[in-house]
Amino acid sequence: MPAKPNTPETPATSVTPNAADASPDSRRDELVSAAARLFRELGYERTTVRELAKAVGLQSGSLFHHFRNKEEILMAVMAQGIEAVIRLGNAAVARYTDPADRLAALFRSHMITLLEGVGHDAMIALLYEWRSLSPQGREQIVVLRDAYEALWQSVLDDAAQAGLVHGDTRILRRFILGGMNWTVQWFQPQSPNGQSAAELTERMLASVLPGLPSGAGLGQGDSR
Amino acid sequence: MPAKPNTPETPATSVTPNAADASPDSRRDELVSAAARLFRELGYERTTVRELAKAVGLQSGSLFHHFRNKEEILMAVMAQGIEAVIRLGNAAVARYTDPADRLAALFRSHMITLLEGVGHDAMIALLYEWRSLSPQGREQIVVLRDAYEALWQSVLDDAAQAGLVHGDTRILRRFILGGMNWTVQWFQPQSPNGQSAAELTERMLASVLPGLPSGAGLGQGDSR
DNA sequence: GTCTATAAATCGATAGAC
DNA sequence: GTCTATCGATTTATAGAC
Repeated sequence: MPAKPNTPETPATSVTPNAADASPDSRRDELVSAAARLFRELGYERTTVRELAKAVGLQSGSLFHHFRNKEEILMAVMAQGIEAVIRLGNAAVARYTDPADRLAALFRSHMITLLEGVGHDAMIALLYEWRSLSPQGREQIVVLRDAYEALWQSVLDDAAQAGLVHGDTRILRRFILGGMNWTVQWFQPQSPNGQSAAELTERMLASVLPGLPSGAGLGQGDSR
Repeated sequence: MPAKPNTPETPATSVTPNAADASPDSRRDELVSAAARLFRELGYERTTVRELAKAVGLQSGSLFHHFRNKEEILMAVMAQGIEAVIRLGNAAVARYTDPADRLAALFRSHMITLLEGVGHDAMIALLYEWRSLSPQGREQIVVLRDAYEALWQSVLDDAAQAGLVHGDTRILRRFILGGMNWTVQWFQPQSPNGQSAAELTERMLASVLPGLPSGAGLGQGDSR
């Protein structure tokens, strides 16, 4: 079955157009990337389909050959965001067996993906445009989000078992993810004499989860 | 100078109509409360002035006798939110002298204000509708927000001095506020067999900042 | 201070030529 | 697959009667 963009008789059972067939569909990918950036800068509601089309050199009407409607664009952006963070999170955790190493790696993976990863615009849209989804749209995205949170829960539970963290790990999971997700509200990557995403990540890790293996040669040690 | 709603020759120097004159202006207050609730439920962009007017029993045109434009309503909502949390935060801190007590009190004040306080709709709008403000609007709100964050910084610095917390207190401040602010993304107050805002607050405090004086007779002790 | 009525602009989405 | 052209609905905000 070749790639067939936006045929009305095909119900959108999957968010992504099917990873099995290797259809490049570069136009669609280009649109999703541009949409992610605009949604982060302006928000979903304030981004018009005209702006979106212009960003990739199209007329507004041509958008609807690739997507049925505006919400489907948001869905594609969000799916890209959550899939990126899941894939990188799994890879980060798989590199270690020690609970402390795994927790630190997952923490770093989340922060870097969120602050400067390839899908960081998409992930920010995922986090902050939740309300713009229809109930049907949420159903699809919530499945992916829950899978990612389950990964965190598992890593945190192992860390608690090892005595690395204390207290209710379900609450800790939500609090830690919240503290990280909130960084996009104030962190400015290219600010002069400001810190980089990697520096911030190491300092935050050392302050929030002390006792974990810290630093990848980033000049930590004292946090002054 | 009596209350004079929305006279064009009066530049809006203050966000609130001036607390000095005791003008009730109950209609305006009513509008701000209704707007806060709608902004939280639907978001600022998706809330129309028609819905807003209907919520207080007005026609849409009558709104603009009380507010110059839609953004001015958002500004009033945000100002109400930040002023409430500043007032309650200051009061909570003022009750104690011990750094541990002050930090715990400020934590509780923030959580309760955010989750079920009188201005919690307004505070949520403040946190999540930042992008809908014009640059001029942000300038006014950021002053109030910075005052509140300075209170947190001061309390956290005292706690660090006393050895209650460790690490970079500026990063800790942002992380803790982020973790708390994120709770509105998942906490559901009236969920059956769910926890109350007060229960969640105590469990979160115990898990996130262990070693602080915990519990106001809420049955804490073990977090099971 | 609230109403009715509507201006003026913009929105998402469609139709049909090429 | 992209274009031009536009529909129809909806938006914020205004004008003037009462």
